[in-house]
Order: sequence, then structure tokens, then C-alpha cells
Amino acid sequence: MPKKAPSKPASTAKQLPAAALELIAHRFRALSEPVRLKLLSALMQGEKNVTQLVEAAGTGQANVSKHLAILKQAGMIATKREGLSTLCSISDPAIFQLCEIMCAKLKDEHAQRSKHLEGL
Amino acid sequence: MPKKAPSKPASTAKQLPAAALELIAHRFRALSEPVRLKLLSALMQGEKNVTQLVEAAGTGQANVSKHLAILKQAGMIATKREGLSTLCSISDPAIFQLCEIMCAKLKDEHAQRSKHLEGL
DNA sequence: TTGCTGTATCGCTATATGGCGATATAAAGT
DNA sequence: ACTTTATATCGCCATATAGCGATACAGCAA
Repeated sequence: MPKKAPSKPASTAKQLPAAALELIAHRFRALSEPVRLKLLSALMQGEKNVTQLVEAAGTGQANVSKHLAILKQAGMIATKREGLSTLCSISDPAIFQLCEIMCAKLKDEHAQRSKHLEGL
Repeated sequence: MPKKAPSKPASTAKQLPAAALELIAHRFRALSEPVRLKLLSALMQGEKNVTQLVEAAGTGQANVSKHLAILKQAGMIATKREGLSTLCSISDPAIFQLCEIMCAKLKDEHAQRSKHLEGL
């Protein structure tokens, strides 16, 4: 695929420009809070409105609203008004991959820890 | 530190227990800072000592040391002393996958934005 | 020992952010 | 109009953390 070579200082080029790193970091940060992961986890079962998500998250409505805004800004969920409700849904399937990889990592490490304890 | 969650209302069972979500969030958080991503980016080219990483990161040595500790605690890098130096290396190949996915996401979004500007 | 280098840790400040209550806005029904 | 419901936003507080300088520690050389 023909990738355009933008005007980049080819000499001192790191593989990723600093601006890109900030964008990437920003997106990872959206995934770095348990409440937000819980929201995404709930949304993996399908579209939900904010009230349902408040229930699922187990925290206040104001917080959920803020967290949803963060997820939305990170391009991970989409929202649409429907009457009184705001329906939320996962907008980027990459999230599934990301969480799967991270979960696999956790399971591996857990298995390692269990192994280390076997001899006790 | 988070106060201990009281006995869970068993009704709202989740696919992932809260403790797991915290662990996952913790790992994503390790990837949520530009300096740490820069360190990982540098380490993708191979083992490096702290001084080299300080150069690559463009921030103070104290910060780099702290960031490396965070990455280490998240199980993303390994360190070994060798003489005066501490050699660091990526210990979990999953990081490559995670960053690839996130970068692809960014490229997609960038392409989208470019498209929206085409008609102007 | 002393000195030098590389790394880790401490103390501090400033900023960012999560959680909460209160309030504002939006949309629909009366 | 007013009320109710659903969501968003605001103000405040407490905590977390990135960055910095100074310092402590570790390892090697003379």
C-alpha cells in the first residue's frame, strides 16, 4: 500500500514522533481506570444507556458521565441520543484485541505465580 | 489506597471480577505516559542501559529511573546489573502487539480526518 | 582508603484526576 | 406553563504522579 512520506526530519527520526507518542499515551490512559474498563466490559454485551452503565459501574452518575466522555474522546465509544436516553456503544473493535492481549498477559503471570508457589 | 469494597451485591455479576479490572487498568496505565512509551520504543531496538535511555527519553535521570521502575513492576521490562550499568530489555512481547494495535487505530483516525478535509 | 561513574531514592512542588454533591440542560409527558 | 426523567456539567476536595534537584547507594579504578 502506498504510504505517503510526510515531511519528516528523516535524520534524527525516531520511529515515532513525540506527538504520536502523546496520542498513543492518551488512548492507553483511557483504558487505565477500572471504572472505564468496567464500562467497556458492560458495553461488550451491547448498546446500553447511561443509567444502565451507572448500575454496571457501581459509582455515581456524574462520574460515569465523565468517564464516558473520556472514552468517547479517545474514540472508543460512540453515543447517540434517543429520547431521554443516551445510548452508548463500542465504536472501535480494537478494544477487544487490546483487552484480550492484556488479559492473556495477566493469566500468564498468574500461572507463573501459581507455579512458584507449588513447592510450598 | 482504595478502601476495601464491601461484600459485593451478587446480583450484578460481571464477566471480569473487579480485582482483575484493577490489574488490567494498572498495566494500561504503565503505557499511558509518553516518556514510558519512548523508553519502550527505544528498547524495541534492543537492550540498553539507563544512560542510553536517559538520552532517548529527553528527561532527567531521576525520572527515567522512576519510569523504568513502573515499567518493570508492570512486567514489561526486565533489568539486570552489569558492572556499573543496569541493562534494560523488553520482557513481554505483548507490548509490540499492543502498540501496533494502538498505532493502527491512530492511523485510521488520521486517515478519517484527512478524508473529511478533502473537500475543502 | 579516596575518587569517579552509573543508578536509585528522597523531598518537594505543581498539576491532573477521580469521586462526590449540587446544579444545569435536555427531552418527554401533564 | 410545570413535572419528571435522563444526562451533562460545575465546584470542591483528596489523592496520585510527573518533573526537578539533591543525595544516597553500588561498583570499579587508582
